Amino acid sequence: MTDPEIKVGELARRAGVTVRTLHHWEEMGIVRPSRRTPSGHRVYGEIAVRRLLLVRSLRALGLGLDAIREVLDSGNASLDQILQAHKAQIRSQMKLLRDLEDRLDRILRHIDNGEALVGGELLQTMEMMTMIEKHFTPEQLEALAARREALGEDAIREAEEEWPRLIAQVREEMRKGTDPASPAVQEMAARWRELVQAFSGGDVGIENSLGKMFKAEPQMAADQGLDPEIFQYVGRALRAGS
Amino acid sequence: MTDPEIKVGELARRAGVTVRTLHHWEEMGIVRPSRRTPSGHRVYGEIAVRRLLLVRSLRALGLGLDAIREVLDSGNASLDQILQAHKAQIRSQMKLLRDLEDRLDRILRHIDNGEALVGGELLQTMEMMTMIEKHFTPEQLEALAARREALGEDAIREAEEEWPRLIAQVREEMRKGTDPASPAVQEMAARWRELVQAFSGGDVGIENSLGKMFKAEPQMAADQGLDPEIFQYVGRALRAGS
DNA sequence: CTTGCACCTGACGCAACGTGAGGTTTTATC
DNA sequence: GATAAAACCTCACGTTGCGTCAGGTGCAAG
Repeated sequence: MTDPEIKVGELARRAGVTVRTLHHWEEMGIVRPSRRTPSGHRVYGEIAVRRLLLVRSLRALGLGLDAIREVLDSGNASLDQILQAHKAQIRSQMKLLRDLEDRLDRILRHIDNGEALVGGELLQTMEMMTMIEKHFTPEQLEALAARREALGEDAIREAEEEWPRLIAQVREEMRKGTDPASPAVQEMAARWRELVQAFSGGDVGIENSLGKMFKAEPQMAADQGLDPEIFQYVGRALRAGS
Repeated sequence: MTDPEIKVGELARRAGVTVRTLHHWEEMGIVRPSRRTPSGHRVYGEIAVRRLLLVRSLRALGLGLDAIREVLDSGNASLDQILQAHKAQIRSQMKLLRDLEDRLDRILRHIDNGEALVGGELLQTMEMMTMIEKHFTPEQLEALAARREALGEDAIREAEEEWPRLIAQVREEMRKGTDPASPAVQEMAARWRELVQAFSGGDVGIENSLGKMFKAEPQMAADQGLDPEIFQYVGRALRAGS
């Protein structure tokens, strides 16, 4: 029926791959031609063709050439395990992509809101996000994500907008030398604590990490208008209130 | 406060990247040191450091170095567009991965059912899937996927198990030389039509593509126990019945 | 002055081929 | 049987973003 002996071009056309791919797969020991003509041309017999079809199917599943060779060499024995492992890998890749998409969405929302375009605020926001992901454990990030979802978009955005205002107010009082125990500063400190808790959800570990992060990244803290002095000032106000 | 002049090692440590990465980024024109010492050591000033932080954030979003350079060179003007494009790309990648996972799941289900392990049936199933994805248009594949979902797992599996039996029966009648118009063969032909319609959903385009596929891939048709003769035989039976 | 560390510039390796370059063999046509 | 077009061959570099030597220099401390 079908000619059992074909050459690369023909095989490539039938199998929907390129000649170069067949060369490469031979080089990798995946699919070898049954024989060569005296002049060196590759000739594929039926066994090779069937092997090629299988390889193509496995490739279509996204397996790497190493995994495919393992399947072929083990006589399909390990197929199940390899496919399972491959699936796990695909799932983790998808998770990575989902996380990326989430981050992108957050940034894009900031841009759409327009606020971030003025000055370099956008960069600061992005640095902030990056730092957060660097200084918090995966579990804490999970908790933060859950918390953000629980609070809702609007509450988050409001808080993000309120922070600079609050910081400016506190800085002003600090500049005037107002007593941290004074009613005005006490009110600000209370609001400060509320905002921090809104972020942390009351998780002490998260609040600790937050503090450590600002200490470890003075550059970023400065971007937010925060320096060691203002931390001390607010710290005194909070202790005075308790 | 922070020393505004630092060397590669220090910067790499602070930014959480390797020295090699900084070398590479300089080579790509992404982040250049502010100056060099007379002996050639890289020295980074505050501007370079800030630029590096931005680059790191963009990298954390999954952008390629080319895209990052574009953002930097355009003074953040094109940031929004590039991020949008990047998001689109991520989404398409996720779609690819989802499709892969679906295919893997189908194969793994076959393996778990145990049937496919005997003989080379599994390979045939995989070839079948591959061929289907090769010979049908994306819209048709969409329609097929929707159809499979509508029918449910069990119905699909039953049909896949019934096909070999039906083919064997028809082949037996053909071997005995039974008239295609005989009641027994007519019943088989009717069932044949039912199974085809269950697959195609009555879509004429899909049935056409199916026929073309079997003609274009005689190897695969043979694997299923189908050859031109049996197609002719069933064809005569179907015409005799109408 | 020497130890040791940080720094320098190449240059190869990786996954799976794409894309020529430059040369031979087969096939089709006259 | 000659010639030209296809098809085939073997290198070998390019792709992405660095990791990882290899071999050599600069610099601060004892």
